Amino acid sequence: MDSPPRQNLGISAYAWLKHDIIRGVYPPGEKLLMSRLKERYDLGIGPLREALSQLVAERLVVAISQRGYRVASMSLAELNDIYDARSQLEAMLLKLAIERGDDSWEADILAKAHTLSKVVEVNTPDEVLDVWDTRHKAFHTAMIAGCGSQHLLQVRASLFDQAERYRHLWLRETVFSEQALEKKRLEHAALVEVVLARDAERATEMMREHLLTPVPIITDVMQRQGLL
Amino acid sequence: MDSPPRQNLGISAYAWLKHDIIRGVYPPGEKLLMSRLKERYDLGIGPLREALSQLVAERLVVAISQRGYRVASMSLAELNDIYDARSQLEAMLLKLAIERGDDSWEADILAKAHTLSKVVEVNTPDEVLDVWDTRHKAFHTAMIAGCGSQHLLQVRASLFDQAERYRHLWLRETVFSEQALEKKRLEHAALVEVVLARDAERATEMMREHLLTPVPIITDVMQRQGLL
DNA sequence: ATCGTCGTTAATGTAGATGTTATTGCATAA
DNA sequence: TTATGCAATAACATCTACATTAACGACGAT
Repeated sequence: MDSPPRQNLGISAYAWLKHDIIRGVYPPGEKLLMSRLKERYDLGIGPLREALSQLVAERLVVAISQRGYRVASMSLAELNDIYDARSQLEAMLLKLAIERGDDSWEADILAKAHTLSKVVEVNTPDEVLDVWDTRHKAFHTAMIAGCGSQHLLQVRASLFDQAERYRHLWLRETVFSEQALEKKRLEHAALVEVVLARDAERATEMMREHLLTPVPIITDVMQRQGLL
Repeated sequence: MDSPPRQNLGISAYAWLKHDIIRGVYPPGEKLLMSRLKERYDLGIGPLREALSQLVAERLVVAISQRGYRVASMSLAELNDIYDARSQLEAMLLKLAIERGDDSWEADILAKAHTLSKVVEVNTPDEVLDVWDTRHKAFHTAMIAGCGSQHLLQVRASLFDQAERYRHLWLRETVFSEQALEKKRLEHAALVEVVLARDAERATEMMREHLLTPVPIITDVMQRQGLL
């Protein structure tokens, strides 16, 4: 048996750091001490710098010459800008998907919508959160996958990553509230309906609204937690 | 007098590599030998790996574990996908700019359009190319700057960078042909007119078409040069 | 021809040297 | 006493040189 073809440490450092930044292990604006990271991940400085460079390109980390790296800050202004950008972009992708999507695209939407609606209590609450989030992402991705452009999907993914820290605040408020979940279920069902009916006009409008609903909730959480 | 606040070598390595890749100094798919890069830029391996990691995140370079880095390949399929993505995205940004833009946005469009139309023979043909390209970019950026979203602009810039190698092939065909330049002048003037008239419908349609005009030309160049 | 072995080349990782920034303590002035 | 400047020191980021390990290529055997 082959041992898994060993990938270089920079790549795994990247994955770990990104994971931890998104989950809020390091608060926004925190300095990322090389010595600390070295210890925490048991890696050398070289691979860490590689990983951090990639995260700089993705705007999750900022580098200041001769003064190391910091976690990118968060703000209400950025929250609003990211969600505005995301809702506009996603609406456009949906319009394209409705124009260009084929039968298997439609089928996949139904499949993913079904899977999402069937999330039941698994084990720990945290596991519910993970499962619901994974399926929720898969559902939304399926909706716009029909747009047919790798590069548009890639650009969307990049915005998504930047939104991830904000999204995570919203998730904890939503997944643990049966009422909020039910509301989402209805919105999703309504979206599926108009999308399959290929009503681009209404679908894009609904998508924009759907994507903006977390903003007030996240604003609230941020103010409560004083993450400003 | 302060010496310029010394920035770390990784950052300048990044700038040089990006510049050279976009200009075609390294052909698509070429292996980027550390030893060669080290010699060419007179830098150590550490900073180079940092720079390459960033370029991987920007998709100009691909990394293969244990086998180093290569320049991202180019293909007709990618050409079409990138230009499709760009034209759709730019059209959307233009629509937003028309909805949201203020007076200074309008003024800036006129200013940049004027500057662009006044490119005269400067010195070498290569200098004409640089000047025209710079002003052309500034003009298009001014048009969509009114959209008001930093993140949408950033996402656009990222697609732009990925298109840059293809665009460069087109530039050389266009800038040195008085006929082609004149055609662009007319298209730009027409765009300015409908944008200032805030006719979103026609403006987005014209922008999409305008952005796709290079595709057949680039296709042609790529086939002639056998860059496939 | 195909497979395996060995030597070469190159990528990767680490440790230590170097230079830069931040901090601390102390002296001096308001 | 409180504030301000300065110097010494500590902490840190950054870079390079070397050690390690994996991929590549040539050559020979089956």
